[in-house]
Amino acid sequence: MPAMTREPTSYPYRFERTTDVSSLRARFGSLEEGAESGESVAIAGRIATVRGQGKVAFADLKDATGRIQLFARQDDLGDEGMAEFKALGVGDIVGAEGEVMKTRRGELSVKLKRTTLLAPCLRPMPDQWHGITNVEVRYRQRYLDLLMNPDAVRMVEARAQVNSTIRSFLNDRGFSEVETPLLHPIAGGAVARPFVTHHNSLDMDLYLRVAPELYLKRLLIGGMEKVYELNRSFRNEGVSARHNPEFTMLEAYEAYVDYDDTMALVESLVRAIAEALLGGLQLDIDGTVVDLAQPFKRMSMFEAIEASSGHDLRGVWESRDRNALASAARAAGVGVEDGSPLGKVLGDIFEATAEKRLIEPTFVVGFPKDISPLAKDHRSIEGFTEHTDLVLAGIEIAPIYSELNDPAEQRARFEQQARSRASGDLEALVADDDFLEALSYGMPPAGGFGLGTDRILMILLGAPSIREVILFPTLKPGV
RNA sequence: GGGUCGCUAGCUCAAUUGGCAGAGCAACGGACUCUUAAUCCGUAGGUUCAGGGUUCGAUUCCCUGGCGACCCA
Repeated sequence: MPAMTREPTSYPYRFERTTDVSSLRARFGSLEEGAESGESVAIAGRIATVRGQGKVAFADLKDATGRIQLFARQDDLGDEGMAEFKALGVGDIVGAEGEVMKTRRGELSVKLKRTTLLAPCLRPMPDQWHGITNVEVRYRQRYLDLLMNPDAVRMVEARAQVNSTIRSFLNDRGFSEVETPLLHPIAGGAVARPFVTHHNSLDMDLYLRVAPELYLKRLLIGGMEKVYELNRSFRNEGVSARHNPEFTMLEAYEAYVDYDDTMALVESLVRAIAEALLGGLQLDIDGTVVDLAQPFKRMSMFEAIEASSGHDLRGVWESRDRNALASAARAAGVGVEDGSPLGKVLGDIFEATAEKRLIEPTFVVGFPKDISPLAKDHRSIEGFTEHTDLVLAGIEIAPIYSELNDPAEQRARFEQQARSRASGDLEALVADDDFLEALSYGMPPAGGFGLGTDRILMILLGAPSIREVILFPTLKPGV
């Protein structure tokens, strides 16, 4: 613990700024060396570096828009003002008033008339030159990461850009942003394990949502035709470079269209996001250039598996030959449990062999019914649904469905999921009778999709881990 | 769940074969009237992640645990 020697008697309540650093640079950047502008300004920020020089001294002040030099002269400040300035240390938050000028060495500066300590930094700041490299410190003390590392700030801004791009894209197309519950009496809408919590006065368990899907569909039943929710959802599963227990995604639903229409919508949205973030559609994925301007590829799950492993599993699938499929799975390094439905085995093979090889944007069209209990039956492939996953950079970023709207079929799917759960699959969907009742009032045909915003940020920013794009990723408490 | 690696001052990192725990930056005190990773002199700062073991002696070797990273399932 460092000595906390400076205990100010009060922390000021506000400081009247007249401008910020980037505005100063824009207005006065062309001042001549040694010239004084004659203009007084008041700025505020954090002291980044200090350079004492006897009866003059320099400091760099950093605000959200940039960094600028403060120039203190004893002749201007007097003994007391100079002493106050020299008492400032790296990390202190100060207000600075003075005249804009440029030093003889050509550094745009504010020649101080007065400084005000607004909030002291009581601890030593990280090394100015090396910053913070320990990722654990960067995640646990993200404020230090933001102060030291421009990439961390870029991440925050990029997420804001993605969110606003999504909102304007969908709002422009007539979608309404809605908010549905995070606390669910039944955790539905995704094949995932939920977090459980408890409501004391109702004396009932509630689940943090794993997806907003079933509530958004209730809105379609209620007559809304285009809705979306930028939502935080929660899945009680392993933590990895691609999984955080809480994560952000978009879900959107549009009545009277099918998944072909929705694929086109998602394709446009992904381009809009890339354009907003990167200013173009060329993407560098670990050295591979991907051009998002090209039409996204479409292939079936069988084609994707065949392309990566050379095995055509169509015949095996059509013959429902469990042993043949299981041996294909073992060949792909996938473990098969006795009770696993064939569709799950096929999906696991796809994930293990093909998914990570799909670098260019690819719609994998058609998912087995067993692992897609909320999508309509496929029009032509037996045992499949109209469920597409958009894969980019080897990562699934967007599931897209022709939404299942037949209550009897939905009930049958829930029953199938219940059998999976009974045989040990804790991720299987729990039947939601309230949702079935809603469906029985009639839901229009609809296309819907999800888009993992954390994952798309990772891909577009080239982040190696999801923790790089989540401000405060879930970690065990430190020691 | 399995494997590998990491954890030393606020930060970035050293410490020879197991032999006095150090440097730079930051902090604190001093010098210096155009510096910009300022410079110079000085001061202070440590449960070496925790606990145990081996040893005359452990940051170092061994065991258990914690946290994190990467890879695999």
